[in-house]
Amino acid sequence: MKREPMLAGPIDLMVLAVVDRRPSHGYAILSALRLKSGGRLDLAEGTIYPALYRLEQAGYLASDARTVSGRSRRTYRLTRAGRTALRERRRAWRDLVASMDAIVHGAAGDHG
Amino acid sequence: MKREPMLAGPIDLMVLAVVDRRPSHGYAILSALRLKSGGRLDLAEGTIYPALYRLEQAGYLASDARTVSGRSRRTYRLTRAGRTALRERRRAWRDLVASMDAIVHGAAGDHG
DNA sequence: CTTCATACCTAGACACACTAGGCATAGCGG
DNA sequence: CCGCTATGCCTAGTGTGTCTAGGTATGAAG
Repeated sequence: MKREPMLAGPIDLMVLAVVDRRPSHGYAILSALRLKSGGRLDLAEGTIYPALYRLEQAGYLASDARTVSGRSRRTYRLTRAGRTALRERRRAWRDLVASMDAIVHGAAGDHG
Repeated sequence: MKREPMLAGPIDLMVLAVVDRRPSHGYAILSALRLKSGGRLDLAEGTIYPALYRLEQAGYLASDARTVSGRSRRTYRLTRAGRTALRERRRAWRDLVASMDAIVHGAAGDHG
């Protein structure tokens, strides 16, 4: 029996979501995550760049390298497959949250 | 800089929550998870038992073995430290959900 | 006898996030 | 000049947790 992984990389989902909103480079994704989470999501470069390579390898992202103000910058955008993956992972995340809420926060009065 | 892990084992949290509600043995925890999630959380024994040992090793659970109807049964209950850990993990989960919601579902009209 | 439900157990594989570094340019202040 | 900060990128290795793929056993029903 083949099980769906319980949580398929929270960071993948977040990266896809950020890039979906606007094509972005690695450093900008880190900034966006830190900003939007009120500082809670404070990822290291060692986390984000392998995630970006992985997602590009998987065909979910495509990238273009440029030099901006003397610095190389690699901007990623979502592919068609990436949009599909994003939708799927959003669904999986919502499912997991719903399942965990039922268990972790539970309905009061549930004496099964 | 020491980062808090993004998600400290969803299964640990679920197990603690189930056992908090009622002291339980492994098989019963699996059943409860499957039931309360509408079949979505269908864990294998290979997942639950190491998790139970780990949590007991960490001092969050304590157990008693009995024989019921010819079958050995090990019932786990939450320790005081386990209650503290449960509270902490609930908080961490809520934080992660909030952070991810801000990013993955985003506020409509957020064009920042 | 076989199958299913109820119980438990374990080793190894795999994936991913984190740690701990490293490289570089540009600008500012001392 | 140097040191620090901000902006960009990169990589190897470690640790952890979940999944896979098995295994054990008893009792009941067909």
